[in-house]
Amino acid sequence: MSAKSAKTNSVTKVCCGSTRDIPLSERDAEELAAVFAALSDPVRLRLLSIISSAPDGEVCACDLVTPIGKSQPTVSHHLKILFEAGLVEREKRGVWVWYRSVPSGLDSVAARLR
Amino acid sequence: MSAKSAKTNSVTKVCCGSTRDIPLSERDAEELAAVFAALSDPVRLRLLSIISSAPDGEVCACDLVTPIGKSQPTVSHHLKILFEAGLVEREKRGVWVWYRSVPSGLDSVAARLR
DNA sequence: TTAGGATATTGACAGTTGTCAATATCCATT
DNA sequence: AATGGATATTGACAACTGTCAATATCCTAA
Repeated sequence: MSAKSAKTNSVTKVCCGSTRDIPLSERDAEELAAVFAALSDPVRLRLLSIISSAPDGEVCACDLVTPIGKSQPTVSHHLKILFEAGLVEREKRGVWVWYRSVPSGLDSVAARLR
Repeated sequence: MSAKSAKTNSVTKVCCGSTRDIPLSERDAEELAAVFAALSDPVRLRLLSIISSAPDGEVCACDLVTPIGKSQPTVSHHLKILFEAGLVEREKRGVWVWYRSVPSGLDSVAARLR
């Protein structure tokens, strides 16, 4: 450890010793990473794209299984992950479950990407 | 399958049978998912935050190991993943390797979030 | 109340991922 | 050329993840 000003947080360009606080805290990093993890699967991204582009703003879960081409439990599993990440919300109406995207979910992520 | 207009892509709200093209192609979904996967680890997010906020726009790899609190091979591994995802670029100068963030990398991701 | 269908959960399994110790590679200085 | 330090790679292991079959739960209609 060297090359650190005693007064400020400025550093001089000498390897290796410049230390400074990490802008992103460990807790914030874990929260952000969790959202990105929810977005890191192609099936989930395609589900999100279907839900986000729905003309009525919502899609019935029953209309997601066939186009995605995965089993019903698998689709249900992915929808749960999107839901728990705050990226979609769901409403049960009778037998069916309708999914809507949560714009603020993606917005807050996009904002944190600067 | 039912309730699909013969002429356009519009659908009527009847379960379960509305089919429409998935906006996000399988290939695009896989590409996007790969970038999100690179962002889905707290250590990598913190590395990115350090690199992105560097006053000189670049950070020596030697200054990343200690603050992150992981072993040198682990940090090297994470930097490689960020590099291969197009999120950082690197330049070897002598013994040291300097990392810079690639703004267009994050920008393109943020853009695709709408 | 019973039957049937839509959705969620469980259990199992293969593939992936984060981590570190050990080792290899690369470069400047001596 | 030899040494020492910075970075990358390898190998191993535990933990996590995506997938499906089987099953459970929940709701409506008859």
